Amino acid sequence: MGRTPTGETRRKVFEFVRDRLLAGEPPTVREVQDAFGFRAVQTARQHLERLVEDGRLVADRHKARGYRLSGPGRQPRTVLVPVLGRVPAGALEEAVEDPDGYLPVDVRGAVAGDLFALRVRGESMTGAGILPGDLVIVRRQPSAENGDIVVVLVENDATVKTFRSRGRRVELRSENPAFQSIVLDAEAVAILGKVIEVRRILGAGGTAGAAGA
Amino acid sequence: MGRTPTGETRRKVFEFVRDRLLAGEPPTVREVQDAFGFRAVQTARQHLERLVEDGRLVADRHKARGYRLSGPGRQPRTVLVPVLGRVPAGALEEAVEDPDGYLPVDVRGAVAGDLFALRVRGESMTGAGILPGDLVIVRRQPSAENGDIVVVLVENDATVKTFRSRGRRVELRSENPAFQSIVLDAEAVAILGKVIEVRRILGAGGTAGAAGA
DNA sequence: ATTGATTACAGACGCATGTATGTAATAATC
DNA sequence: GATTATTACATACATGCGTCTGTAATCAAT
Repeated sequence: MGRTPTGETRRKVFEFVRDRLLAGEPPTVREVQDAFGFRAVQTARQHLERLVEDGRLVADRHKARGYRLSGPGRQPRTVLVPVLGRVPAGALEEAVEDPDGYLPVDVRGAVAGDLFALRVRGESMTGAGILPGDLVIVRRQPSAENGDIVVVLVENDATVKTFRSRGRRVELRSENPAFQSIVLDAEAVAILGKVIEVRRILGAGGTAGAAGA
Repeated sequence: MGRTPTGETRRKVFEFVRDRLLAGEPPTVREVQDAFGFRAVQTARQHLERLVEDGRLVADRHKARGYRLSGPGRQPRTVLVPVLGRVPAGALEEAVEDPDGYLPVDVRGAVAGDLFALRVRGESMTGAGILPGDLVIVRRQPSAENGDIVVVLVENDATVKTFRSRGRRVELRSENPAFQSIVLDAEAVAILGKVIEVRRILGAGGTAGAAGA
């Protein structure tokens, strides 16, 4: 019957939908209806449609829970990336099958299946702001460019180093004066991928890292 | 009519569902059906139900797209956290309304609405492995414990410091010998929250940071 | 060969959910 | 006060989607 001041309810509808979307739980039209006590579905729908017209939301037509954020600061495309415990001698595929947990990552154009995460052991990269226990998110690729921080297999163990090409050889540099760099034949270096992100969880009381048991 | 070797198809169904879940797009029963070319919905459903019985999936009964991962390494609860551009004089609420973008974060028990992210300016925390341009994820809270890395308002600007209580006063320490620490009256310190995570995006060619334009 | 478990198919039911049509009441504008 | 846009309601429809019942084909074990 009645009505609320102009634009007021619509703003609240947007905030409701936005919060639900940011929480990863897109609402149905009827959930919006219920949340605001509308007595008709159409009322909720009209607000949603207006928000689409105004460019504040985008609608995936005829799909359940099909409303998404749009415009600046829109939702990044998020995937869950497996945190690998160990990578024994290049058995990446098997390690992905049994992860320690998952990290939500904005894919940023990468192919989702090409991403994985590792926990850093040792202090060899502290100079680059990578501390022991940090998580590195890696995009699988067989080569690298100078200055890239890469994950390589050295003596059957995955290690994080800075990559630098030296003619026919490559230098795997530790970003810590106390550690030695390694120089190897280009063919002898097995690059697993490039580090595209570094994370450190400072959970209260050492809630160290990824989810899962 | 026919059938495939025992367990083979079920494994593939699990991998399909798992990949869809990790991509944040839980499939419907019929999408599973189509993906495998089953000519009956029930075939897909039987596989899904068996995966639930085996404890590999959990089902949110009678809900559309209701299958989730279970067991060790299950899906973390992910929310999108706003990246704040500036925080002028404690106007946190307004800053959240117009973010620079969003970061996917595992809430890990925190309240989703209490989280936000900031980009670090300056080198005052390099000793703690926090470099300029890094993103810090902050849980809003008005107090802190010794050793916590916090975000505080100092002279109308949000800054990252290490918190330490000194009787009636608090020390806001810079983790860099080149910077001075600040000592203030406890009442004069406006704590915005505690840093619970640090991130550094090493995007190829300086794709610096959060999504959105 | 018989039995039982597994895999696949066929068709249908019921609720959830996006959408459409039409109407009434209120606020804003002139 | 008359007009118009906005807000809200009532009802209905079509499709999406999880679920149910029943049947057939294939494989493994006895």
